[in-house]
Amino acid sequence: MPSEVTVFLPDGSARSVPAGTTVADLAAGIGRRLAAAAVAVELDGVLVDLSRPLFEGAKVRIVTADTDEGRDVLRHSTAHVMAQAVVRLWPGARYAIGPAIADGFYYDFELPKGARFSEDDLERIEAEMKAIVAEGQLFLREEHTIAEGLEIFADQPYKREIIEGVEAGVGLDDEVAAEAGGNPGAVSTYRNGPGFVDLCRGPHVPSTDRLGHFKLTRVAGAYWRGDEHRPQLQRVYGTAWESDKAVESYLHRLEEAERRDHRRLGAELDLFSFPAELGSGLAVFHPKGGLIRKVMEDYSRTRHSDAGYSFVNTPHITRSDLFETSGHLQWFAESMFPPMELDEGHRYYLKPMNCPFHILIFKSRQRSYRELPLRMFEFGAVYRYEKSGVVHGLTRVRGMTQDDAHIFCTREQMAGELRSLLIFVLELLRDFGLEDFYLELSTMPEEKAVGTLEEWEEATEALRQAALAMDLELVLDPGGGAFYGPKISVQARDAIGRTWQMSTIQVDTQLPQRFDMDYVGQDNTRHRPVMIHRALFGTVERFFALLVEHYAGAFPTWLSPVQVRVLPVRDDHVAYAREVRALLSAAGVRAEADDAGEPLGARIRRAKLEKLPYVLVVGDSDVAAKTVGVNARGSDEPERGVSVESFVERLRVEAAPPVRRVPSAGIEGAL
RNA sequence: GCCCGGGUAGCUCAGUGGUAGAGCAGCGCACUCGUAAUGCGCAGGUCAUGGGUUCGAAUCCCAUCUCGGGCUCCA
Repeated sequence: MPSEVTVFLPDGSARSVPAGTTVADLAAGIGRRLAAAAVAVELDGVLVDLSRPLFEGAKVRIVTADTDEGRDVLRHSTAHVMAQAVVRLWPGARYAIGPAIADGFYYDFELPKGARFSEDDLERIEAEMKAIVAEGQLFLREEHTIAEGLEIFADQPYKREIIEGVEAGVGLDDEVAAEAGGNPGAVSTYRNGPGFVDLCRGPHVPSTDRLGHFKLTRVAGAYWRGDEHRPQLQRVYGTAWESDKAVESYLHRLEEAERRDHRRLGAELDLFSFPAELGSGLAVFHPKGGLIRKVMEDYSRTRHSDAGYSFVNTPHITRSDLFETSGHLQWFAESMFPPMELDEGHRYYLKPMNCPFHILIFKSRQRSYRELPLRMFEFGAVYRYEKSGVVHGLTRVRGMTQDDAHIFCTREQMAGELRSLLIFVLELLRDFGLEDFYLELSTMPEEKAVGTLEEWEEATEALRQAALAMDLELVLDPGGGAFYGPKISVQARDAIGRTWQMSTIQVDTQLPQRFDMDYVGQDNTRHRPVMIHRALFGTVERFFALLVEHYAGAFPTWLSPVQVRVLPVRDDHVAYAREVRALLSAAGVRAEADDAGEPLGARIRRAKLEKLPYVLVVGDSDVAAKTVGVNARGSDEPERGVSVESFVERLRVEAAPPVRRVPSAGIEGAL
């Protein structure tokens, strides 16, 4: 054995150290601060503990606590500490899995005698965790055979199940695999102090005293392995960071998200509400929310019109026959409201989707290839019986409006339609101020699917090709498609980085078959059309919620329900204020003038709280010079003495919806 | 649907067994003001709903509805 080994640092430099030197020793040799910040190390591309000895030729990259990888290690280690605290406080508790997640960690438990955590227990657990941190327990890694592992965890059935999974070599998802660790046929464990051992791949921080900047955030139920047919465990969520300052900053981010919450802003800005009388998941839009919807819908209609869509309308209920033909009653029934019995035993259903109705329009007469692609658009109100626990503000409701369209085209037209559709979607979303997207491709569901494998393959491939052409990140969602076909969804990131599933585009060869659709081709024989389902907002309600949160209620001028409010300084300026308002209205601007019933400061404040884009103040000098004082949202310094004409002109432009040229319109240059 | 926690005035909340309170919002009067809260007064609640325990329930128990955080599901 050589007495020295040479290792390489990320900057390419080499260091020779005595054989047996650990990474921790190396870090200490490089610098005190690095040693203090180090939590793990990547040796030849594998993330491991700092206690690992260095070997000849190793490429060493020390991972510090203030990086994403480092925080994962901190969080995973903190999860172990939490499990140990829970086992101390509830002897006999069983622990299942406890991974690091975005911004934190969780651990799932089964408490003795079916006990449940309550919110109050979080403080007790936290206190015990602090004690464990203060004890400075080492994280000791051990490797065991499967038989040894099963013995160590004799009283831990969830751990045993994971180990048995390793033994059987069954596919483990990432979270579970992170628990098992080790090489094939072996498992690794980490031991803390005398009383706690956990199955784990690691790596972990060297000692619990490296932790401490954490906070437990909530308790929840969670099914073992995410399967609702298996036992429900008690999950505790927490967050952990490299410093208290980072914890503070995270909590601040949560507050920011709460401040933007569309449910809160919806009430504050008087946009919509959920009257209890209507039942769960059923919203009413108030005048201001209704106006925003109208602007959104009007703009969408304009764009669809430009893009060659025709407009259709269909009823909200139908006899069961339609959904029997479509397959909805076979595959989608549990998401549908129960039927109404009418007219001598006929069953009527509220529609959960618009597609079968549009098919009937297609089938209302013989179609020719000359008519294709036929694009039918509708703001279709649909109703879905969502399970009681899933309704959530406007993002998950039981009555919703889809900006739904179905494109009927030939097989040959499909690729081109998909490509222009993706361009259309992204342009529309950009018009609403979203810039950051990625695409998700959802493939055939394992259980609920109609059609042959070949048909699914073809449709999926068409979607994949269209997606790849978009130069956007594409992620796979295996098994996530609808029962009749695969889909692409456009995921949008909002102003604070959260992702929202918006638009969906689905290729469907099944419903055309089920409804025996055909068109007459150039060859004078009948052909089956392909059907593309697509919704760009997704639903008006969800898109509305996204906009509220994206803009934190401060809508861009073109979407603001009130764009300008004119405030007279005194009673004797009211007439002038109304005159200014009338000029703005005539220019298509949504403007109001108030009377001088309250002090000016109070009226300014009110307008600011309503997040109006512009507040105009008019007083003596303005009446005399035909000017206004402009107080723009987001600005601290009002602009005095702006001429009325120039302001009206400015708003005439700014208050109008965005305009973009539509590549798929086919009428470019017509003017 | 499942687990945990809530539901008191339009909103935010206080009130844990002795017949309900504040701030803001609303209404009235006065104030007429140059860029984020003028003053005074008034009105407003069968304490989510229905049962139960109790001499007495916002408060304790049960059920239902509904909301929030999660799980599962999803536009």
